[in-house]
This record gives sequence, structure tokens and C-alpha cells, in this order.
Amino acid sequence: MARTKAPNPEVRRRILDVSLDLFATKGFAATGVQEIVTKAGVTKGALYHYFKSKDEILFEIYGKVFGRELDSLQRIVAEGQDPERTLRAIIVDLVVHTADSTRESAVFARGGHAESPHWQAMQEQWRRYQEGFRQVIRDGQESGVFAAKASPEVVSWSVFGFTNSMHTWYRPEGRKSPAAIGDELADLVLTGLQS
Amino acid sequence: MARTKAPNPEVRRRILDVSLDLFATKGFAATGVQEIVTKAGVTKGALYHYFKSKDEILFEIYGKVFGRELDSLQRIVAEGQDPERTLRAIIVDLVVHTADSTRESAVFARGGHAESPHWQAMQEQWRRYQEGFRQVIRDGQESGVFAAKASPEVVSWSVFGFTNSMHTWYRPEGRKSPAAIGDELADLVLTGLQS
DNA sequence: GTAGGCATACCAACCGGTCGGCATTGACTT
DNA sequence: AAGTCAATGCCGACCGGTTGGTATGCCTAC
Repeated sequence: MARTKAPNPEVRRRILDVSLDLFATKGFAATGVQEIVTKAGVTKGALYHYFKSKDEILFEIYGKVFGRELDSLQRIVAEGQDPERTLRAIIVDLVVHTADSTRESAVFARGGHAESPHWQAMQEQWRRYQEGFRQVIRDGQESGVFAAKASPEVVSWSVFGFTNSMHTWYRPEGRKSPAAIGDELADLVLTGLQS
Repeated sequence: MARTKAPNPEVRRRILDVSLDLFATKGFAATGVQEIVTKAGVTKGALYHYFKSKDEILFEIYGKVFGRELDSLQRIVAEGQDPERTLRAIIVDLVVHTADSTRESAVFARGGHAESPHWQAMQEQWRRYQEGFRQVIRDGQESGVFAAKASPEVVSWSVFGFTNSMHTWYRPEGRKSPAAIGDELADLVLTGLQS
């Protein structure tokens, strides 16, 4: 029954892209809806046609990142390699993926909106990712491959802290490739875990 | 000459303290001046009597943290111990100090205000801190105490990333003391740097 | 003809910031 | 010791501008 003018996916995409830019640069609260639509070359009507609120734009941005990341971790773990190889693969993957989405991670790093249910769902996914990461370390420690003295929490936070801060210094045009950076970080962590 | 009513330092302190709380929790842009004064139990008149703008409150918060941190690093380096002891002392000091000012570091982590000259001055101080930190690593590498393969940049970002993300997970009532956490991180990094 | 894509005009609430004024003070005069 | 004066701490009503969000209807494709 719905014969209608075709929706323009380009419009929606542009709103998301411009929002991502602005949120990453100036922050969510400091970005105005008017600013988004002006830069995107659309109108408020269009924006509120595709999104029910400014918040919804933010959560759509969040959503994309975490789903992929969790999948990636589970896939690597499922390969069943030894802990060292597994941990290295996770770290490299995380760094590469983060380098590939610096704007998203900048938005995430700024945080905010602690009250929204969307935000809490996000946090839950992120918590599961952390847990998966730490489990790899624990497995390695139990099998004696990794030294037991380093706590999985401290190790994981040095890695997550690294990636969470990448958006402040990583530049795609820099000398080192994301994979090379990831390998270096993995070297550091794996050597640090040696028993 | 000064016939005047005495200023009330308590008022100023409360404004700063409440601002710090709100900026850390909701972010700078999302916090209204009205909200600050209401929570602090003062009026806008009082706030704008002590500060010329909302921004000035923010920069007063930033200022306190970085001054101390840079001093601390220089003092430790000046002691002239071997690279391992020096690096450990710097890391522990940084973690302890960050744990002691989680609200400030949450505000800093959210960033923002890239255009202000105050902000750029801040960034410059922060850059000098990083440089000092890396120099310690380079010295250790040149003297053969540290392995040469890890780049000082990656090492420093894993430490700074760690501290920059502490505000998301560190709780004073937790089991481990900040000094113990700092030691663990230092263990990880120093082992990772072993040649 | 009719349903949905999107523009436009508009809203109340709120934003950071200002300003005239009053109360309080200590120094100075008497 | 009492009174005067000027400077300051602080109040709160008010400002123009902007905020996120909406109501309405034109236009187009079927």
C-alpha cells in the first residue's frame, strides 16, 4: 500500500557522517542540531524524519562499533590457538579496528549520558568485551604460559587505555601502520607477561 | 585604603567543587551555570563575581593538575637514579596522583575547547610531560638497560592511556591501593622493556 | 488519490552573561 | 565614640540569542 516517494539513503548517511564529525570534534552536548543540518545540507525536518531525537543519532554511532568488536574477539578466541597467539591477535585487531574508527572512539571516549538505557546496554556490551579479554589472560596464566603476578585487570586497562586514547595521537598519514602499532603493543604486553 | 567587605573563600571553593563534580559527571558543555549555582547554594552574581566566565572555572580546574604533575616528574628525574627505578617511580607517582584526582582527570579526558589559548597552553604542558617521560625510556634504551625494540611512544601511550582511563574504573573503596596498582603497572611495563 | 519524504515556520525553555542596587565593611573624620 | 564615606561582596531580575523539538503542509511517486 505504501507507494511513496523513495527515501533517500544518502540523506540519512550524511546526517550520521556529519554528526559523527561534530560529536568527535566538539562533543555531543556542544553540537547543535541546527549545526548538523546546516553542515549536512539538509533541514531539521529531514533530521527528525530519520531520527526521533539527537540522542538517537549518538546511540546509532555507538552501536556500530561495539557489535563488530565483540564478534571479532569471539571469532579469534574460537580459533583455539595458544594464549600468546590469541592475545596478540586480539590486540592487533583491536588497534587496527580502533585506528579505522578514530572518530567513533573519540565520541565514545568523551562518554556521557549515564542515565539512558541505551547507554547502559552499551556499557554491558563493553563489559563483556573486557571480560572476554581478561579470560584469555587468565587461561594463559593457569596454563603457565603467562606470569601469574600481573593482574588481568591491570593488563587489560593498559591495552584498553591505549586504544581509548589513540584518537588523541593516531594519524592515518603517520609513518607506522595500525598493524605495526598493534604489533608493538602486543610485543610490550606479551613480554611483560612472560614468566 | 582597602575599606571593603572580606571575600568569602568558602563561596569560591564551593563553586569550584560543585563545578568539578558536574563537569566530571555530565561534561562541561552539558552543565549549566544555573545548575552550578543552585547546587552550590549561591547565586549567579556570586559566580560571576569570582570568575569572569564559565570557561575560567574549567581552566582553573585544569591548571592545578598539570602543574603538580610536571614538577613531580622533574623532581624524580633529578634524583638521578637508574632508568628502571626512575621509570617505576614516575609510573607509581602518576597512578597515585591520578587516583587522587579522578574527577579532574575525568574532566580532562572529555577534552574540548580546542580553540582557546588556555587550552593550547595546557596541551603544551602535557606535551612536555610526555616528552620527559619518553626521554627516560630513551636513556634506558641507549644505556642498554631497556630493550630497544619497543618505541617510547607506544610505551608511553599505554601508560598514559592507563591513567587517562582510570576514572572509568578506579574506585577509592576498592581492594587495591593506588600505590599497589601503580606498582603492578610498573612491573608490567618494566618487564615488557626487558632486553 | 493518497501516503510518505522533507521544508518551513515556529515554540517554549533555557543558555551564558550583565547590571543596577543594596548591605556590609573598615578607614577616616570629628 | 559616633558618624561618614567609599569600596566591595553579593543578589536576582533581566537580556538577546540559541536550544532541541514540533506542527503543518507542499510535493512527488505510485
